[in-house]
Amino acid sequence: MATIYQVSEAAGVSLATVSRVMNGNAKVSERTRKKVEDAMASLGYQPNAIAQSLASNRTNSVGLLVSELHGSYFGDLMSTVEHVLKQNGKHVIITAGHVDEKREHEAIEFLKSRRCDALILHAEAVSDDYLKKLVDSKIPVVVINRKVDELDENCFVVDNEQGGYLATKAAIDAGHKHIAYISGPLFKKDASDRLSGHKKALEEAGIPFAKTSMFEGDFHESSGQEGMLYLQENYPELTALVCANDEMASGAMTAAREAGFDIPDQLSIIGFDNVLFSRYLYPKLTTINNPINAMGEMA
Amino acid sequence: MATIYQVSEAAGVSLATVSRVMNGNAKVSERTRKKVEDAMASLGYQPNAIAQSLASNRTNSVGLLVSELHGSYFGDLMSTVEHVLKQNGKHVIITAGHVDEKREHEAIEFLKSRRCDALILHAEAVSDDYLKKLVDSKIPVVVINRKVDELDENCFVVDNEQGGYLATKAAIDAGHKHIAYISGPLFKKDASDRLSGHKKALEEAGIPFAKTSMFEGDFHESSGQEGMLYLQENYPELTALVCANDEMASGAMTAAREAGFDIPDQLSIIGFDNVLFSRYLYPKLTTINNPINAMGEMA
DNA sequence: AATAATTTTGTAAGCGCTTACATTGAAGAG
DNA sequence: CTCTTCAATGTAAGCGCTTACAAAATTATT
Repeated sequence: MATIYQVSEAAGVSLATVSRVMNGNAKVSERTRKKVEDAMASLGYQPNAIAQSLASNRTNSVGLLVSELHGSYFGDLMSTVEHVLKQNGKHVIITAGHVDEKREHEAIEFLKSRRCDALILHAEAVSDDYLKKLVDSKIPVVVINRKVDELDENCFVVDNEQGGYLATKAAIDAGHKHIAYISGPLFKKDASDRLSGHKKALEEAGIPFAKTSMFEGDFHESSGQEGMLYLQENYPELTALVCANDEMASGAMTAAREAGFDIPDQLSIIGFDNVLFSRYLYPKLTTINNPINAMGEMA
Repeated sequence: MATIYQVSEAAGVSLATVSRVMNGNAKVSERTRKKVEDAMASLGYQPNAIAQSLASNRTNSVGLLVSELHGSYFGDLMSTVEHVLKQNGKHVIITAGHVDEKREHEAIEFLKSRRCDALILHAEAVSDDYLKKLVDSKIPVVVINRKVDELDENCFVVDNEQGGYLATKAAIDAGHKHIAYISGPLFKKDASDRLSGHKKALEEAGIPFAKTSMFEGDFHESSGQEGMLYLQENYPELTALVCANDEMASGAMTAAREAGFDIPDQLSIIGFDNVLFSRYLYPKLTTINNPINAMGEMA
């Protein structure tokens, strides 16, 4: 693999000049630029990004932490982030935290050790304190989908309460009186915010909130199924079900159908996120859009 | 950010000793190891991966090229590859080629410039020659889902012909006589192989293959819908439909349902890939499993 | 034509590490 | 008590690049 030194030799110029041609910042005369470019071409020269980074203290890379590498939500997020960065001549280094404090921590430390110029974190498990330290350490950090006190400027969140409110409002507006809810794990801020929105909508409509009308799931499909079973048992009068994400809505849909419900005639189901796969569901799931792409772009 | 030099100073040893403690290869006495570790801890030292790579000419990273960052197929692939590499103390750098020759080429060159220790490529657009050159250039390369002559050892493929055969065979075994097919874009090897399998199964069963019984799609959902419309028109007697992937099967399912078909009673649909989202479809899609995880692991 | 101002190029010192080789010192052999 | 041996540590030369700063070449000014 050719190095800058060989190029400089072939072109009959100094190392510095070759570097200048590569980076196109300083001025180089047309003639020498040509010579250097020819030399690079004939040697098949390819800059060593590692060496460049070390010398310049810039990696042109942004670290992205997601919870999982599969799944519609993160797929959309990664795609968007990659696309925007590429347009700007940067690239993304992706790691997965798997919603586990230790692994998330490791993943972030890994990104730091790779000297990413900035970090975009969908961090769910790591502590607020840790994130604050990160921000203090001068490395540019953006946190997605999580609000950390004192870090407002670095956080991009959707108004989950408003979303939960809208979802339930839609059911109310459709005339439903018995609206059940399957929430996400309530230790997560987004899950509890969505639940608050749900309660608020109920209250506004004068519908009392009953503990039995709700089930706490874990955002995965299977807990949607469990939730449906639980609710059938404990809140048989339900005619509408609001779920805190599309995965659980899908699970609930399956369980309901297996139990012989006609959807959407006997039971309306409303989801949250509007992830790609919800297009594949039948009947099409009513869902609250979560502007993942917009967040990705802004981040 | 502390450097190895500061650690060595704090611990009262030389650079080399600190490096040895970090890498744990050469022998270091218990006492000095302890001193160094304490110094590292109190300084919050974190090795600079960039510098390590430059000096050692090893990056501990494997480059992964996928066509897209979203979608079930690649989600599964990325997850698997990441998981296996992480278990081995390596990490993955992911890039997307978007099935475009230029972008795929750029993505691979990018991975090379990052000096990945090895490459795993799901390369669809780039030429055979280019891949051969890559292999010749001494960098370990694995090609997924594509067979390149003279590069057998580097290629991991599924037997697409066999898959197409099995899918159609399933329909035949279920008693169907009028089996339509929606293929992928036939310039892609996997698509044409699956079609060959389809034809072979038909032939074996003594069913003639009619041009009108097939539609060439592009592996995306919308072409499944188009295909369904086309087939209804041109091959109205169909009772079973085999699709070259699950996305198109899903699209066809939607279109069929909209046209008033009862699925699966009036029309059986069979997919290919068994990607995650096919679990969400209703009724559950019959599909040929594509061992993405196994391929990812082996690669 | 001589000097100043400006542009272009070269020199060399790192960036933070790894690693071959040299040095030290303690233990074992005689 | 000296001579080996060998494990533990240190020295220093890079890895391939960037970038101050210095030097040289070019152009403008008088």
